[in-house]
Amino acid sequence: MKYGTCSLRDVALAAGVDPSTVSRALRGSSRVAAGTRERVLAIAKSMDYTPNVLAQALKGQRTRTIGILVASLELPFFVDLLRAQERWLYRNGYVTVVSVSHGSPPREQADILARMQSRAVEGVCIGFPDPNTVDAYHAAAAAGVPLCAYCEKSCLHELDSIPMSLAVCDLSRGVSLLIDHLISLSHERIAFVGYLNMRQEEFQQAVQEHGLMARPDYVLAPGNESDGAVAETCKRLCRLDPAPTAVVVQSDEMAVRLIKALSAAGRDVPGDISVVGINNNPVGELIPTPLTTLALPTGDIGEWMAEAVARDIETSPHQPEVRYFPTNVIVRASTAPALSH
Amino acid sequence: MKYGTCSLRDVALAAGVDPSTVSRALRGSSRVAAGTRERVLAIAKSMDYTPNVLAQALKGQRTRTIGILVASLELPFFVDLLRAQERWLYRNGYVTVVSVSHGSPPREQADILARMQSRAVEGVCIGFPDPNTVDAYHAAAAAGVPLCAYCEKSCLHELDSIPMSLAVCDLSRGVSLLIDHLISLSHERIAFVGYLNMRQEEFQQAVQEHGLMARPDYVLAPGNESDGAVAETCKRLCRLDPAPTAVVVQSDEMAVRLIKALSAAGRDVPGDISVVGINNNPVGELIPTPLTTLALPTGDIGEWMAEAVARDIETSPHQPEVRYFPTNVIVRASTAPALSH
DNA sequence: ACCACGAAGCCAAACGTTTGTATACAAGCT
DNA sequence: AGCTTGTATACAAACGTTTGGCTTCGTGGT
Repeated sequence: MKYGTCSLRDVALAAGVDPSTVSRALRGSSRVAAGTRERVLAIAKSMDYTPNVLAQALKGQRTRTIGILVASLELPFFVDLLRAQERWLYRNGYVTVVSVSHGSPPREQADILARMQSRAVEGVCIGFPDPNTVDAYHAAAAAGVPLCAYCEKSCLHELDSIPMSLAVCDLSRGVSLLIDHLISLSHERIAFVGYLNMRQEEFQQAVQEHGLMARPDYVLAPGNESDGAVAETCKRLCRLDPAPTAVVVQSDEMAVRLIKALSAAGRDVPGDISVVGINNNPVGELIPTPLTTLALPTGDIGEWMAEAVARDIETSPHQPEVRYFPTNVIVRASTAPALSH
Repeated sequence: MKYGTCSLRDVALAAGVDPSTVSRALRGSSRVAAGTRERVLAIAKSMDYTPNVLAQALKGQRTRTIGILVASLELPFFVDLLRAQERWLYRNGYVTVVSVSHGSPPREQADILARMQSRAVEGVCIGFPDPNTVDAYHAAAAAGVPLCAYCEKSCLHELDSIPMSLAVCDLSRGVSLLIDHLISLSHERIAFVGYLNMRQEEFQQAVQEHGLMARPDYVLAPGNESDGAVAETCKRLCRLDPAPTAVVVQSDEMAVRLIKALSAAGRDVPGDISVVGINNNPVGELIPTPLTTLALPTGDIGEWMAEAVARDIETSPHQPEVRYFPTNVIVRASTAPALSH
């Protein structure tokens, strides 16, 4: 099983020089005469010699391989992140190793990192770090592999001990922007639908910052993302008194399901109630009443993460950076002024 | 820049034996005494020794690394394929190298394959082979790297000269199934909306097989997938006389846009006209009138492709296989019996 | 004529493995 | 005792690179 087409020695033989001379000629060392270099290069090209990256890596050279560890491929967010990262890496001459951690136990995440390290990745982008895996992150960082993770501001404290670069989005601030938008439409009674504790807290905080009353009964948690659970939550939402005039939903997909359930219950969106989502999932644009949502600059984030890792590789000892990314509200048709009562 | 935590020699030193003995102990050779093996294994574990895959590869061992080359990450189809492949590969101890070819020129595709080969991938799954890159495929195959591609039956002839395994879907047959479904609802005037020549031809063929009249004016091609282009096409569709009672759309996303445009034009789906899509994009389930569509067994395909490559790696000389995968119609709310006139 | 010096290129070691061959030693046979 | 046989291990070469050290040679200065 031969991998490279031909080796340094083959070229050397053909050119009548020593392999080391070929090596130096290829990397442009000054220790080889101009004439020889030309000749060697020509021969190497004609034999289409490709350096064996494995052997180079074994000698401690760069592998130009970096790993991407992403939590899931179900959510467009991660796919977008992956796409942006892969693109940047490819354009900059890297090869990308990908692994999906799913919701796998820490053991598995550590295993993934180990596998990557044994392939000599030079750095790793982590889609959504798992607080249970900090040991593995520490180990990788200690071994000199630069890391860069994306995380939300509310999770930041779990990671600050690890020397890795971070791309962070302040989702509290994002939710706050959504509420700004709703308030500018004179909404005052704003509910929240979602089952991730984290986002519920962000909502409560943002509501209070805006001087609105925080009503516990305005926070509704469906058991999961399924149509059934959302329909049930919709019922509870409709029974609230006084009725909310707007609702923030934890994800676009759930928001779309909620709109469907609301329509089925005879409520008009945005006539009777405004709905906003989070994450700018493409689905929000395709439905009959396009969804107002909070967009994260996913492409920028992915690109920056790849770049940050690459930069860390060059500069050793590496200097982790932290960068905040803004979110912005995309106003579409699912929000309208509150009814004057 | 040290990659592995510690080397075979470090373990050997600690155990007071030769590196070769450690190597044999680890791979379970019978040439090392049971007692020694135990001791060595214990020491190796305590030092958490990880074999250097690069060095192993250099000695011609397996790298357990395989490449995935996918045409795009915008389409859920490819993402699903990638997810299924990565999962299978991870579970079977492989590491996955991913590259997205986008709509890049052949040169770039060849470059991707070369980069992968220089990293000693043992095989490559190709998401959607590009007929312009056959040379690169040939080269890879000749170098002993097993290949496995997905392709539609209508493209098969462009690839049959290349020794690679193939997962193929017969989309003509799929469209035929969609038409079966529509006919069972007494539709007779069926139109097609799409701009990929390939799918237009498949539609025409399927229509004729069913003994329906092939009307050239029933095949409408929007310039692209945008809302504008689809809206324009919708207008043309509405002007047709006699009016079609059903329409097959080349993709789910376009079908969703078309339904939106039809509603805006006052046509009820499925009351006035039935609409079917192709590919079972999740968006089809989320809209108010869930979309009837043609599903490809993407998960099975991805898994089989990964497995096929892995199998080819074990058996040399490798025996490419071709496997057909069935498509099936998922009936949802966007299709209903034709109006009796 | 001699020395110093730089240029050009060869040699050999090293990276971490795997594996064929050689060695050491014990036990069993005649 | 001398031979074979077998077992357990050490030694060394090889995979394809890179790189420091070394040799060879020509040139110019003194």
